[in-house]
Amino acid sequence: MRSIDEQMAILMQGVEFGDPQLYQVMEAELRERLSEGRPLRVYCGYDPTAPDIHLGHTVTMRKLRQFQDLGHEVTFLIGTFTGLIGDPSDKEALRPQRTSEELMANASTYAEQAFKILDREKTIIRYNAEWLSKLTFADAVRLASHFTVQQFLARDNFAKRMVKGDPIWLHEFFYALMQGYDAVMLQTDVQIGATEQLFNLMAGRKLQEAFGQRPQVCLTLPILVGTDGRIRMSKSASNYIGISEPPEQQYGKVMSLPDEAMMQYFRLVTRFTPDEIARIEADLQAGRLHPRDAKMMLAREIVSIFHGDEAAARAEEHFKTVFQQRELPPEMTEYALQAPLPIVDLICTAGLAPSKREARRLIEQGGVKLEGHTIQSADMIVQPGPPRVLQVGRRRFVRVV
RNA sequence: GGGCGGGUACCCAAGUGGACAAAGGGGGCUGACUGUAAAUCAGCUGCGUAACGCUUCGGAGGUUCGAAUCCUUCCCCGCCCA
Repeated sequence: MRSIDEQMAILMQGVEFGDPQLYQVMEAELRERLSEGRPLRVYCGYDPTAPDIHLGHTVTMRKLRQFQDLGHEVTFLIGTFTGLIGDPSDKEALRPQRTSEELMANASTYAEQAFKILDREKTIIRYNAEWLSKLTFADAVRLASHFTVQQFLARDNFAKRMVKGDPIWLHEFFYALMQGYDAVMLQTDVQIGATEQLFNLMAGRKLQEAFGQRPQVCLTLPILVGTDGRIRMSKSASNYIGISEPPEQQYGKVMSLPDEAMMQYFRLVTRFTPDEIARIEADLQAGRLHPRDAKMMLAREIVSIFHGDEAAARAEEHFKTVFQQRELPPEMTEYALQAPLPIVDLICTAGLAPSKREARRLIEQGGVKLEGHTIQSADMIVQPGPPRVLQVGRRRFVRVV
């Protein structure tokens, strides 16, 4: 095992608390536990509210991986029960509740995806329905008695809703209790979470104390912004990059990040060392490194994490030909044209636009090309014939055969 | 339980009998430009024929030549009171 100083340097990298005092407390507590020379029990929970894991989830997973690599015991907790309620932490509005069936279906793919980051051999997978579903109402009441309503109302997201007059549902309060109870059941030393999770992580400390356990160390990491560069990455905001998405798509999405968001991505989702990242940032500022080239490095690294170096190289080639040189991609899907068909119908049935109306609009805006020639009239009829390339917008292609 | 306010398109939000497929913003899309699917600028953004029509403003009924707008009823949310 590495020295405690070395471990601390790695483990505290990227950790962020709003309050410097809290940072010092947690740092000291972590050091203390590490000095006990035993593998620490570390966990992070993930609610399977969507079937796919995206880059935002990987921020904490990477931290878990670092613990693993240092010989600690990592539990990947899947929130099959907490997901039923929906975590209000990241929301200023109510989350939709999922059914057990949805959650189980999502959960089955979660762990598999997580192993693109985590070490499969060293990861313990647990589901919190295992213990949360067994609690009685009396148990729930007992858990609730450790918290005051004011403590909950002081949370920023609840406070905002109060001010706006938006509803805050009673069941949303239970989320923190449940997550806190997870920590009790897992008897954790350390819990990882996003910064917005702090309240929930602290609830774990509180409940652990109430159950006679030593309160866990909490480590929070910044929230990754989505591809719009403004709000947090999430499925519902459709600004996410899924870790199972095809290489070309991942690469393209990274390239569409606003320049300002680049450095955050370097810091939170890549395998670059802090030194390397500092150098990139300095080069960018000095003008020695072109922002586009930096972003291409980022895109390549991210694709490489999930699909390997070879796929990353291919994705980069694809991007260069299609977007930088405006040439056709090497591969595209084919559409068999049997009989003459109006161009708008062709666009729709080939899946290049959701409706004929939309197809018509695209043509009017000069966004449709057949064999490189912009289509002028929406009334055009396409005849069967030799293979031709139909292009809609910048990035949708079909070979008509 | 009572009083008041509210439910509008993917989201936020204007609209209080015809000029409403419904302002504005966000998001999305297209084009120009570029350093790129960044930034910036412009346009488009319910559906189908292209004359017009159809579906849409919490649900269901109704009044009217005509309803997002008026009436009845039901469902849901907020605030205040209990």
